[in-house]
Amino acid sequence: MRILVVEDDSRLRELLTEGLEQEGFTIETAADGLSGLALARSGEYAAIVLDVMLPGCSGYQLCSRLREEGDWTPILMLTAKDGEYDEADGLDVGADDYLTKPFSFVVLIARVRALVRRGGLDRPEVLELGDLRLEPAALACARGTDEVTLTAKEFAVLEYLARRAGQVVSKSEIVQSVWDAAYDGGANLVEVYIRSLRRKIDVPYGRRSIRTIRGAGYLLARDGG
Amino acid sequence: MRILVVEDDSRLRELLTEGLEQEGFTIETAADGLSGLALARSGEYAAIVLDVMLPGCSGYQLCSRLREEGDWTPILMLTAKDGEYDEADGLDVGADDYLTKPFSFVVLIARVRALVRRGGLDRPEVLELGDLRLEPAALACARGTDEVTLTAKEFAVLEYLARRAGQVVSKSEIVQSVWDAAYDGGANLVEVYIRSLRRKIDVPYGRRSIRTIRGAGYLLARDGG
DNA sequence: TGCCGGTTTCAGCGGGGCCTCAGCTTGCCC
DNA sequence: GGGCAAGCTGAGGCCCCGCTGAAACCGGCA
Repeated sequence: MRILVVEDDSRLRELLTEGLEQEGFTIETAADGLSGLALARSGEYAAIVLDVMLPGCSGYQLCSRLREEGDWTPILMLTAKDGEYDEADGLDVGADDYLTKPFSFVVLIARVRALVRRGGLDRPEVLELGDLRLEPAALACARGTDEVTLTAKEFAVLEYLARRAGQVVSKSEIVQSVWDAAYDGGANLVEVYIRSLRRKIDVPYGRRSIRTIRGAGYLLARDGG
Repeated sequence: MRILVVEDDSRLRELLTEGLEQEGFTIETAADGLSGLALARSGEYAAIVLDVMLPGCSGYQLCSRLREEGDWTPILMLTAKDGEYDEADGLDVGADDYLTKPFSFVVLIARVRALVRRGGLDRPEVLELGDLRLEPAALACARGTDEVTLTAKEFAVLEYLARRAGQVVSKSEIVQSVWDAAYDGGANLVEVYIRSLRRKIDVPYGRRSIRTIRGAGYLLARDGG
């Protein structure tokens, strides 16, 4: 049972390490966001305890990055603020649970145990970008209240764009992720699918949610257009 | 999706009811522990939101009692104290999650949703999707008031679809779950059974509850069509 | 042994969607 | 403004996926 602790405060870090080790877990630690991300990527952990405030790369960023990459290791977020939306933000970003500092150690242990037991639960099953909704499990897509029917490939392309909404995604990235690795048919295919998608989710609604960045790729607006 | 709210503070109770109803849940409430326990025993709920401090019978007692009786309905505990042992106690006693007052509504909704999602997988004795009823123990199936007789394999396929209603299920998943892992006869078998099922539960009723998602698999409508 | 219901296999077919291609438009750089 | 490359577009063919009816297989039972 390996657990990754990402925490910049060295005192707290050692406290966590010690306590969790006493519970029988094996602990690895990182003191900043980037090395935390690197460790999380390289290793298999039963859970990750993650501070929100981190040098290099915030806990939010780290978490959402992992989720984008398809890593659903259970994450327990530690947040110093107690504003009410922070917590929801944490959950939105793909954390499975959160704890507000200062927290009790007993509670932390209980939460970690619970997370490990259920083994990572919450892959968010709907992606929402403004009024654009994607439900990967059902291959369902909706703009506002209208159901939009997409084919399997169309959906795959759109989902990939959605998971990286707000970022420019190159055609070759799309090809590699949606088609067989050994596909060489050329980038036109992507253009064709983009067109088909625009016809279904943009044109009828007067939107321009999929922008093309010449020479770079495509970008799906974070707010769905 | 019925949810039971057990809370003695009438203001909070109404607040919870209202909010959860807006999320599409059907709510029933109890103001004290004993009537809460009675309701929980009598009804089928997707989840229970349970205050710890209750007249008559504390939330802890209610929870552990239910668990003893073999009722594993997901429970979200609300605790007013922030003493450090309360929360851990709640988890130990068999609650699935807890929340410390005062809590944010956004968070509560997220938690309840997560609980409901998970809880559905457990082992409901009867599966109901709209007017489609499945009783795994009896291998019985009904559409509305009509009994529909299914063979063992037909039932197994339908049950698997039903447990994952609203999601796309691939043929190979169905094969792996219904037939021996070492079966290789090809996916056509599934098609044959799907056809047979459609003939029995859809065609006579003019429904289309089992949709085929070309290139992905099949999807049983969450509302039974 | 022969019937019977359930299960599995098989082959034909019809269509949907995946992919290609060629021509056109747009944006960028000299 | 001219020229070039990147991207857009419409149409079309082909292939594979899923559908279907029928027949073979298989075990239980009279």
